[in-house]
Amino acid sequence: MPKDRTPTRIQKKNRAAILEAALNVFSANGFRGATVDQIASEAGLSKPNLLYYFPSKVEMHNALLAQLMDTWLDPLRELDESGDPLTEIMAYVRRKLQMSRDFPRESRLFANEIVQGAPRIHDALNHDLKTLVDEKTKLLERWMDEGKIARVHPYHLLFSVWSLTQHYADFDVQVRAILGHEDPFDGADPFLETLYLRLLTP
Amino acid sequence: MPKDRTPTRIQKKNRAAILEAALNVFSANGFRGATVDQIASEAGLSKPNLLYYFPSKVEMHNALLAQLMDTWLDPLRELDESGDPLTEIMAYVRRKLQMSRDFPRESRLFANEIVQGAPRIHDALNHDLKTLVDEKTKLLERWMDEGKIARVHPYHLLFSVWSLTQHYADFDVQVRAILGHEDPFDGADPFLETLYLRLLTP
DNA sequence: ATGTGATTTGACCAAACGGTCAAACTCACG
DNA sequence: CGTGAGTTTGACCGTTTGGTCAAATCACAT
Repeated sequence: MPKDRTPTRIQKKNRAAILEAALNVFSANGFRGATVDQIASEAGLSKPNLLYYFPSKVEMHNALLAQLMDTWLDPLRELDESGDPLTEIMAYVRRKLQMSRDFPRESRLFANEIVQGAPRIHDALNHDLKTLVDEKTKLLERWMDEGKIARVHPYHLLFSVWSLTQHYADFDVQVRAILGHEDPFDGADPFLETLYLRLLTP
Repeated sequence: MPKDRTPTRIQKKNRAAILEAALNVFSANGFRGATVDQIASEAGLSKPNLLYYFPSKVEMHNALLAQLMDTWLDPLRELDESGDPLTEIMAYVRRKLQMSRDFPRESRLFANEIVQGAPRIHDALNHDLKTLVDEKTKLLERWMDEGKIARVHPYHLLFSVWSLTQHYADFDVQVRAILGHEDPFDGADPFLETLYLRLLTP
């Protein structure tokens, strides 16, 4: 790779194509299950050409995870303390569900990583995630104190949102095996709406 | 391997040790991420010795999955139509949560498989699971018709139980990164109790 | 058009991997 | 204790995999 000057037109195009291909392959096979040849072929490049843009397989994976971590926490970041508590939480749930629908590969990339003990993002979990979660649970507790929403364990409330929404991306095959041709999200949306309304209405 | 006569003392011991080791390694690294050497060393056997008991890596994996599928569906099988609806469902949730606590490796083995598209258990999902689920959702719908529990989408109700409970096994690292030293299940149990009570009380 | 840096690739390598095999060892039982 | 079946292993093999490298090709500013 050339020096770190501003990327050329070709660099931009190829880097994007590689990350797109890598996301496909990593999310479908996990890190160890993915091969560089597979990514190269999916990106329409030769293997040495791939490694010209990313020095190693790990670097591609890291690039994806780093990029993901940010966007993954966005829905929670947007939880607004000045809004109506119940509305805010319902909107958060809807955003997370939307992410499972729009970015299932990203969700599975993340799931693969966590299920296997998060060897590569342990630090991000213990710092970035932990910090954000602690900030937002404080807000949730304040809302509970003020009687705006029902009192439940705030950490577990967040866990429930994550698991209920990501399930539709991560366990997609299973969900579809049960539902047949019915669109999972058609049913998920009103179900989660009902669930959180009943759980959190004071 | 000798003929399929009744297994000897040594065969029983080693087969068990191998499956135990394989469960450790497969659940922590996925199928492709696991190596035969790793399983052998964890089982305290040489690699050729391993392959004396199981003809291939795939066979070990299959043996684990087959054994798992059965026990995995047990909690749902026990849902009893003659019991009190709400009590039955709450007991089901508790059984599933207990499985996440007692058999987290099995849960992660399953999760690894599903996240990656369930290439090896597609059939079991579409038949065994689908059949059982359809039977039990009929029961749930009857309970809803009779006004014994609130009306929600029965499939999504089951999805919610699976995701909320298995999350504590599959996303263990993340959960513990947030909770610190607090035992996840101490909070999960009352949280899920509350959640399903509020969701399903008519 | 030409020179320079950016890009691409065929050929190649060492390590890791799943699996084999013949020979050696161990065990249970008459 | 002898024997045959059951068990264990060191050495080995072919393939796959991540990664390298020198040489060839391309893009573009002058």
